[in-house]
Amino acid sequence: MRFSKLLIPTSKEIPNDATLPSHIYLIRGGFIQSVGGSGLYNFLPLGKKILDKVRNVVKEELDKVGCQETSLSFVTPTALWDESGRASEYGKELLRFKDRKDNDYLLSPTNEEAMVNLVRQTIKSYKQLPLNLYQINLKFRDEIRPRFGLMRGREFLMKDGYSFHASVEDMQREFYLMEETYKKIFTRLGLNFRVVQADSGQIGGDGSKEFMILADSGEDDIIVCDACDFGANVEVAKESKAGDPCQCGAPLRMTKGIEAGHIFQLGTKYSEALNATFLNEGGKAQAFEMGTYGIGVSRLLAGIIEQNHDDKGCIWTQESAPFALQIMISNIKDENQVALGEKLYALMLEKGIDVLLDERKDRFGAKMKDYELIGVPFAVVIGKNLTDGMVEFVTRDGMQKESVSVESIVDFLLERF
RNA sequence: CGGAGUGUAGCGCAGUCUGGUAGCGCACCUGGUUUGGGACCAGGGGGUCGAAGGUUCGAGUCCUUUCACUCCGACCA
Repeated sequence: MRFSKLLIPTSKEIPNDATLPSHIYLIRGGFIQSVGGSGLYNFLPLGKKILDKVRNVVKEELDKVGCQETSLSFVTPTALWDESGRASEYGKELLRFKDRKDNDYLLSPTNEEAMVNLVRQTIKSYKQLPLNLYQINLKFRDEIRPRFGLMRGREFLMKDGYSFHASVEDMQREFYLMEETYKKIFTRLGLNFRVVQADSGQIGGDGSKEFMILADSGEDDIIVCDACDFGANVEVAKESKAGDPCQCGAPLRMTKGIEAGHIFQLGTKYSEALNATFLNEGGKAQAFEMGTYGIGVSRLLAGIIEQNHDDKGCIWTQESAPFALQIMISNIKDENQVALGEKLYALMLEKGIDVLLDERKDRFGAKMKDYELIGVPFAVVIGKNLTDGMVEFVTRDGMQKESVSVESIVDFLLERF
């Protein structure tokens, strides 16, 4: 992609309502844009691209372990929620409206009812179980107080998954499989996170674990061990405090976490309420044992930046980066710089590397500031030193600069990408 | 929903107290110069001052009503 053709409105101005780095940099970097309504954002091309990359990581790992992607209707008949009783329980967070025939609908904030409805219409026998269905699409929650940009919007991209089983044991097996799968997803995205025991909240059910991205700006207090992967929600681990020894012996530490994933052992709460049954081996109707598993995909973007930024801008992790490499031509009036930049750009494209070529008319400083703000992991800077036969290879994390000769730059890049 | 604020150009803000031709910075357009850390000069475009009503010769400014948004608290991926 050529920078000059890309819609990426970067800005020096800090939005007046932004306090978190992720909020500031996602807007300043032209990834997202405020709609004007509270907690509503447009995704511009670069933001959408990152969203899709993160989405794909989630999808790939889920599909690997047998989950199947679906897409339930965003608009849900309120009648389904009357069956579960949540239409009256859920409160004002639930956005309700009527169609032209005066029927009641809602914008789904989560889809237990809708998915149970799908399964009860489809699954009749224990032979068709287990089944794990998910979707990655928009959710709407009319939050009391939206804030922090993508961290707590009203409209957001969420992966919600639901599994159906003939026995509690099988549901628990799936629950642990999902825990392991979520760990792989968070690890691939380059996140420092902890899995903590949690309350089950509105959804209900017994066992429940939260995936917390460690960041000072998090809204949840958690207690963690830096020596092992222990972590617990403070509300749950009331007896523990900072300095206490962990089960591994190292001292515990208090910190903040961003909840980006949550998995539940649901049991039969929804299947019973919606009368969703299958015939078991004995030929008797039995309610599905269920698990439910969520990941805040758009919140992950914010979480990645909360954990990976400096005072200049974003530092995207490898799997989340909008481009693998950026090539910068410092001065487009220098024919040699342009020639080398175009050559490297064409070569990288040919190799299938997702590369951004900054060939704008601007001066070096402006382009560098934009590079730092946008946060592509690596850059090749073609500039003044080209007269000495040298270019620079920049690593965004730490802004280390390495001089590389023009003769060896191609091999240097091919080795790395 | 309680408490505190803010609505003026795409963004960030001044002007409101004390009524008198709507301003600044960034961004944008034209021309020229410039090109290693967000350039400079000259010219230019862009506003029913959140909305409605009122007071007044005259309202961004005063009064009334209303809407939206932000921040602090209780909820959540």
